[in-house]
Amino acid sequence: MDPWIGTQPSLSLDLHVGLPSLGRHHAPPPVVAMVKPKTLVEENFLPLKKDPEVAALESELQRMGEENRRLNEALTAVAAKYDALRSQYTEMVAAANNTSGGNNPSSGSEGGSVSPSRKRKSESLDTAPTAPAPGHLHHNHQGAAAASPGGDQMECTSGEPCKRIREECKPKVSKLYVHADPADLSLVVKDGYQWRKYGQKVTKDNPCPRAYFRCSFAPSCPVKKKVQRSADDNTILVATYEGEHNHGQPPAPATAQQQQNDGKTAASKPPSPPRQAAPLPVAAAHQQPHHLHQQQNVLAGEPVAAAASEMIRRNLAEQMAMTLTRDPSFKAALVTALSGRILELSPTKD
DNA sequence: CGTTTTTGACCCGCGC
DNA sequence: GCGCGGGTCAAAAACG
Repeated sequence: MDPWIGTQPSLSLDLHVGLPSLGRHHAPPPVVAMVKPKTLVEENFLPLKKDPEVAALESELQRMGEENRRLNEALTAVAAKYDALRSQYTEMVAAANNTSGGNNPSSGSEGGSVSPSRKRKSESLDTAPTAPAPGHLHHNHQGAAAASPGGDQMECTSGEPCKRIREECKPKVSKLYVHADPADLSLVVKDGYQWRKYGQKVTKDNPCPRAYFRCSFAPSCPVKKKVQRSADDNTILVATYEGEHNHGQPPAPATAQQQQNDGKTAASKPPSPPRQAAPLPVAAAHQQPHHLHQQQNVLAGEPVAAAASEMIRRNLAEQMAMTLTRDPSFKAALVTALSGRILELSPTKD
């Protein structure tokens, strides 16, 4: 998990490029890796005699710095609130599990139809897989956590329908909600793993097709993933993970692979809006790996580690960076200033 | 040429 | 028993 964040190039965007140091002390500890050139730009700008253009740029940068600082403050506040809410939720869930044995009243819309890995003839004859502990597997990961593979089949023997057993013996199920560009038809959710699509189906309750993926990083990996747009909100991709990876997360190549997959998918998809022109914030926000999913998964109440708020901050910082870098005028101004400065410096070396 | 995606067909469980 | 719906298979196509 964590290693991924550090390796994300987008996270390396320096929000403070060319910024005067104002507001620095307000900002939370640098959540993104600072880039060297920044210092260079900063130092070179200051002694410049102030062209009107440079002055304008500086004021613009100051304005953005201010805005950045405000956003950071808002971000900190949101993160604090999220922490509080999350701990409240955790307590509530724990209390509910302790008192009612883990029956979850809500979220009935999901998971229920998830079936054990393979139900072909041979296997159905084989044996009913060991049934984990009773209790709904609804909320993300929770089911697996609660339903340890201890294998108590008392439900079946005690007269409960074996169907329930089947439901409960399903592997670790987690659900992730990813914000996605509605114009992007691809059902690709980047989560750091390598997936191979093996099926697509239109389900009854949702006009949007559901895509079925299998982990292709390790042939023996039992993990499956279903991705479908939310019926309620077209911009939400719901990714349902079943099972646990029996291998580590693929290192750097995995990211490349995803990009390749993404590109291929996007390329193979008929009408893809001109995303290549500029990375939309949505496009940046969607297709984020697992960690980000967890942030975006707040609604689902996934029991994330204490680093969740930190991740939220990173995500928002990234989005802010995206916003800045997406701004053509900002980029143009920056490029102009930089190139001008470079040109100005280079001949004097001689 | 190997890998991945697409897509129609098939299998299986479930409700009636 | 039958029909429906979800999940999977596997051949063909697409892609790098």
